[in-house]
Amino acid sequence: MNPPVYFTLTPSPVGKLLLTATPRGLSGLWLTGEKHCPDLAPEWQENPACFTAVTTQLEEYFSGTRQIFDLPLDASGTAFQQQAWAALQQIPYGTTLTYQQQATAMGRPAAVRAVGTANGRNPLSIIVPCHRVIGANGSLTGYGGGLPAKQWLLSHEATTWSFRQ
Amino acid sequence: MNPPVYFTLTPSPVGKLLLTATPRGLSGLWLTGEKHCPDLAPEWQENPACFTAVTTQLEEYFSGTRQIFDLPLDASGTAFQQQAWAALQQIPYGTTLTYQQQATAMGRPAAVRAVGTANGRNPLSIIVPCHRVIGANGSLTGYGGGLPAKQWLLSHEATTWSFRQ
DNA sequence: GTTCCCGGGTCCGAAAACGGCCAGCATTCC
DNA sequence: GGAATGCTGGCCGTTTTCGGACCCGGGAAC
Repeated sequence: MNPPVYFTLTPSPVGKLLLTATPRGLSGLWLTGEKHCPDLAPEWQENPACFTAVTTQLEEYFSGTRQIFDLPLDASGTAFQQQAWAALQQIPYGTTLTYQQQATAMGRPAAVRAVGTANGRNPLSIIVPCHRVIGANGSLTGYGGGLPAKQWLLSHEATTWSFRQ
Repeated sequence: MNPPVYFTLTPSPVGKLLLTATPRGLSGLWLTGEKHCPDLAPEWQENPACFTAVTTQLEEYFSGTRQIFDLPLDASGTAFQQQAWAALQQIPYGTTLTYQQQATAMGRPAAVRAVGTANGRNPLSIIVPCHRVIGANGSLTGYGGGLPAKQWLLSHEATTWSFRQ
């Protein structure tokens, strides 16, 4: 009935990561301890081999040599959430947007709060860069993985940013 | 901004009735004292002249000479409520349905309880004949205007029923 | 057998609560 | 003054909670 779910755990500079995938693609990437990080489900199968491409690209990202991920994704969410997450993927490496700008870009300028909520439910941290959205006054406002991680990611991107991929 | 609301009060065999209307049509008909009968709002305008067609048809109904109402209606409610109230209007004079049958007729056989709730919120008593829906075991179950009124309406319809309008 | 009553199960829609917001305004401190 | 801080109200999709004009099954009474 339901497709199988594979998972693995892997370390990173911002803490341990939980990765999940279905046959269609990567379905989850959480910092363990993140607010919405799920518990391991008994039916999930540990299978690090599925994730070699992911972990490779993550290592490149963390070493500063990769700015764009190229992976099949399979995040599930409501129509509005999908729309919000799609908007996130348009934000270039090393740059930021305000929640308001994101809402406007989505054609829903009044749905600012709902955008914040949808970003918070993003199941693909880092790869879908919800950390690149900040408050209108420049403050970081919030991050499921904790504000220090958000800060770390933003300054990492700022210091490794360059015109060349 | 909001359209004007007119109202009047009129007696009937089942008790005093509160009628409200907008320029689009009749928007409410409650037995005063009915569970969801609203209080008179200060912005409403008393205007019996609006309601001559309504009161005429009601008199005909109560005297047994009218089985079908022909009036512009303007009841406001959720999509589900509209659907339920539309189903009610399909029930012929003098006949009854169970909540279960109504739910099935609406294509939502499992929403039996929700149908009961929606019927209870019917703002157009008598004209939208929620009194024609009874329990699966034949009991009257409930009625916002009180079970005696439901009983009265059903037996009135039973005794005056005929093939001819 | 049959009827009546009662409790529990379930299922829905509606309403209320909840955020990773933001602008406007008032208040405070320099 | 002027900038920083705090509160307030409105926004909007989602989640949670709530309550009910039900219904089925079982047990007791006859």
